Amino acid sequence: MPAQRPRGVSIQDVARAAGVSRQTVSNAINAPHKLRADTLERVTALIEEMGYRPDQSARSLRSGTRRVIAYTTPETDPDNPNALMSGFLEAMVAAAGEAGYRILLVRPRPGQSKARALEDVIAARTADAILLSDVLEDDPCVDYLHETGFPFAVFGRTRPGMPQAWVDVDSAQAMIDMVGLLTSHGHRRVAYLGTSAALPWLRHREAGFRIGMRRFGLVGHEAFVDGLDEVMAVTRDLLNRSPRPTALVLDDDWLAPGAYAAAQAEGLTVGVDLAVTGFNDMPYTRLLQPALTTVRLPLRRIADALVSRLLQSVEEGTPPEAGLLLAGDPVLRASMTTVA
Amino acid sequence: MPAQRPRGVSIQDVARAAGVSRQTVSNAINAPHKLRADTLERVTALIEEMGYRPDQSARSLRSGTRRVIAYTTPETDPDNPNALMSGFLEAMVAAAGEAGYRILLVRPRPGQSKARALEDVIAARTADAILLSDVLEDDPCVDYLHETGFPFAVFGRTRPGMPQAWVDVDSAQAMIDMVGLLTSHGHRRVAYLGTSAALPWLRHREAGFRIGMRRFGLVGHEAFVDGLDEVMAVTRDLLNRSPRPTALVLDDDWLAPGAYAAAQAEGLTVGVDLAVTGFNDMPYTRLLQPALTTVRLPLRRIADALVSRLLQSVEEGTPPEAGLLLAGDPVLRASMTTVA
DNA sequence: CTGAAAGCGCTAACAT
DNA sequence: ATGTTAGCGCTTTCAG
Repeated sequence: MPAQRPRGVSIQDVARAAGVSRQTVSNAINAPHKLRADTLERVTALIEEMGYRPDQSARSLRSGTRRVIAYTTPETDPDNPNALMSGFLEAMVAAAGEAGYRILLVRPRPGQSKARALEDVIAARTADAILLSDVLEDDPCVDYLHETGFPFAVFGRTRPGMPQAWVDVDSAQAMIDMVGLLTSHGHRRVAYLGTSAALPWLRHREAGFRIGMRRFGLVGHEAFVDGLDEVMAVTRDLLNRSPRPTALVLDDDWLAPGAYAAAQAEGLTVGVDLAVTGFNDMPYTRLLQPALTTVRLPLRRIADALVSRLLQSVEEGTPPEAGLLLAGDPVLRASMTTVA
Repeated sequence: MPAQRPRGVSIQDVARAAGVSRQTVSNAINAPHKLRADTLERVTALIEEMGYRPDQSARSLRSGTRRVIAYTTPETDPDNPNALMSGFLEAMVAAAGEAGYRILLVRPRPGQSKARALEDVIAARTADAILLSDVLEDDPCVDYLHETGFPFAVFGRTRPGMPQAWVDVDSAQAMIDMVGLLTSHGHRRVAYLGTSAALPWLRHREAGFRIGMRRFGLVGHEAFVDGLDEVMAVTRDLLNRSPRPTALVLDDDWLAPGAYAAAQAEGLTVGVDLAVTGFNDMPYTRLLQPALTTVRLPLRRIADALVSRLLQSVEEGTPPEAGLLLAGDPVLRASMTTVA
């Protein structure tokens, strides 16, 4: 039996102390312009002095708004932990916080589907809006949220026919830009090392690479790995194809340490004989020797856009009409080389 | 003016449909044993069918319990992002979820102190308990929470005189074990590369290293870096002291890429001529070539212990009497070497 | 085992 | 500009 925590100071207490009605105290907080300056000052001082804060539950019950965004954290694959999550969450907490919202982490109970967990959140009125990330093309959560009409937004993309309440990185364009960057450093023979998982963002990167190669008239091969164990062998093979590449484009920073080792095994020095580029700008890319040239995701701008879309849905009831594609920034570091 | 979201099905609706009182529906959810089997079944089926979930705000208002743990996310230093956070949070979300609680991320507003943010959480009754991490010796938040008597727990340690509501890794013992592991692999000359920041957990690791060295009768030097730029130079210097070390112990995985490069610059091959060990088992340590031997933190056990302490405080009103030190697990990987 | 009554703390709507 | 009234949806208390 949970011991009932002693309740603190209520709006009634403040009202009595100030000699006004409860409503006036409420107004001092929610609609200060409705009070005379002197009353406002007196009440505000008392609120501060007594440490009064409106009870969140009572307020939510009455007003129907919770000031909470639920985020269904993707299950972390222990073999490829989404280190990105910490940066994205960080940005979301900051962006939501500035708008007066907090992030509630929601995880489906064991055996429960993600959609079912969302149903709980909606039915129990736990949050005002829902944030999704790492969604696949046909994610049932998106369909479900679409049906209910509950405010939501997605970091990623949703397919046509679904609400376009999404924000994503223009991965293809970022890859094109990366190929352009290599071109401007004199590279002509560029290899691509990708991950074979069928994730949409990986396919966007691959498509961007191909477009870039064609546009800039470069030549090269592509190879894909299924697990990190394969990285060494596949990379070495790739480096030995002809024409021998002067640059190696990775579809994810995770491949970098293995690629570096493979280059070394081939007698190449990254940053001197071979350029290597990554994607994501994971924290550790700056630590690698040489530091990795990669694509930084504009996490804070993504978070701001997501929050603004979420709040638009909540406050105006109308979901955004189109998705938003934000540019990734190539970050030039020592793993880049210049070819004469 | 936030559009008021249409309210869903209430307990009243279910009660009417089932031909029972609201109380009976409430009992079906909160105290099923109080109902006759057939009534329970009928009501439960209706609850499921109508998609009824108790309104969280109403329930919280009435019962005084929120089923939420507030976690004040430490500000992430962009120069040394706490990649650990994602793993810890992951564990906390899972552990809390199994106990029926969710994690609410609370960040102080700009210009607001952390203690003040906690005051808001407590006064507004936003959460049942508060979780802190990355606390320093004299963190004012701990003093504040101590004063208020609000249930809280700390990942880290609090000083004597404060409630011992903490769980931490026994960093010193883990370092002793690591030195033991090196000893059992034949190492006698071991160097230590640490970070000079005055963080308690770093000092515990350092102390453990010294104890281990003395206990196992090893010899070696220590050196400290202030920023990641210094890693290369300081490590090279350390590797050149006499007696020349056969193993290098790092106080954090972050130092590993730089240390590897320094070793290579000295003509040493990690995993062959030189053993290197880290601390934390960050995700990328498995990717390094060779994979890093390091100390894995028992994040899930830490999270379980924190949740159980938190809930004890909430439900029984009595904070834990002593802190809990959990062993870290040395993880043997290819960066270890055997000395004849 | 089930039902009726009361009220948690707050704010919207209306009255003054 | 301030006060009054009513009720959000639920669970606790007490009666049957």
